[in-house]
Amino acid sequence: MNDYTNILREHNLKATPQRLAIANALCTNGHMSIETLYGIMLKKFSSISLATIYKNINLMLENTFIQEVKLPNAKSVYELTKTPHSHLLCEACGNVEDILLNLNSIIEDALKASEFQIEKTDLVLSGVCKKCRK
Amino acid sequence: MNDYTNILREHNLKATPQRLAIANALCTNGHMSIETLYGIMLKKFSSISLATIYKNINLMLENTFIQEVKLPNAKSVYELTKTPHSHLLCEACGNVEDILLNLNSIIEDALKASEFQIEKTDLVLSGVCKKCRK
DNA sequence: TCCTAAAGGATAATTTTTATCTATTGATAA
DNA sequence: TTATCAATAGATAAAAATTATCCTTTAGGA
Ligand SMILES: [Mn+2]
Ligand SMILES: [Mn+2]
Ligand SMILES: [Zn+2]
Ligand SMILES: [Zn+2]
Repeated sequence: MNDYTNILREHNLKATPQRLAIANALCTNGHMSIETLYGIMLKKFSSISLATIYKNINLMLENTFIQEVKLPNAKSVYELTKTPHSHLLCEACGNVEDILLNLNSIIEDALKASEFQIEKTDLVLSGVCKKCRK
Repeated sequence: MNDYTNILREHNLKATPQRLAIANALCTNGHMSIETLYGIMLKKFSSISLATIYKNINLMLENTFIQEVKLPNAKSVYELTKTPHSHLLCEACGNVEDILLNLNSIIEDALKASEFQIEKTDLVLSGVCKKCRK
């Protein structure tokens, strides 16, 4: 189990036990909704307030310690900030996976077509995962 | 101003005045949040209920008459269903534009890397539009 | 024109998220 | 170590967003 004390501090976040637990939960579970994160946190902190979850999620987002992933037909999930990547969503089981795709050519195309100065991409590919296909 | 009576019926939706107005609002404004749609609808139907907006948006989504577009750091917007396309979001002015991009090669890459059966893509490119750059 | 399921409006209820308040605590420096 | 204090946690209220309920009206077909 990783120690997120310093990483939290680097993001100007005090390393409280609750925050360390959030970081670890995200680390081991990958992508989590507020709801499921709260459920997991309750196991460790039986009297943790849902407000604490929200306050921390929002602060962690502001300080880019975590990222929000908006999914079609599902609640948002949150993850530790890593190198930019895309997502695969299984419409059958709801599982979310990371996938590293090179979007440079797409961004080039968009640049030419739009005159936008593009700074960020959010891509979710929805479908059916291998397990659910069988 | 387009007549959406038949298109609504093709989607198993009764062509009520409220629904026709929603369709026209989406047609002329492109992408709208619940909030702004409600504001526009109030001009035509001074006593329309917000519940009517929600009920219709949800039904129209179920019957694929409209689509939801989830945006980073912003409320969802809704649009009439058109041929699949991607979106540009200006982080400065909040404007949302359609953009047609060929994602085939990306989907191919994802297929190889993931063994997912991909059926849908949701791509939002965020940046600064031409107008806001000046 | 009549009939009826579906839809609209009013409003309550529920769900989700944020704000407020006080006690506690993590981080810093003496 | 210990003292200090801004930041945080938890409890709870409040606000915002969404859905449910109930009754009246209406679109669309017979
Ligand atoms: Mn991810
Ligand atoms: Mn669009
Ligand atoms: Zn699956
Ligand atoms: Zn702009």
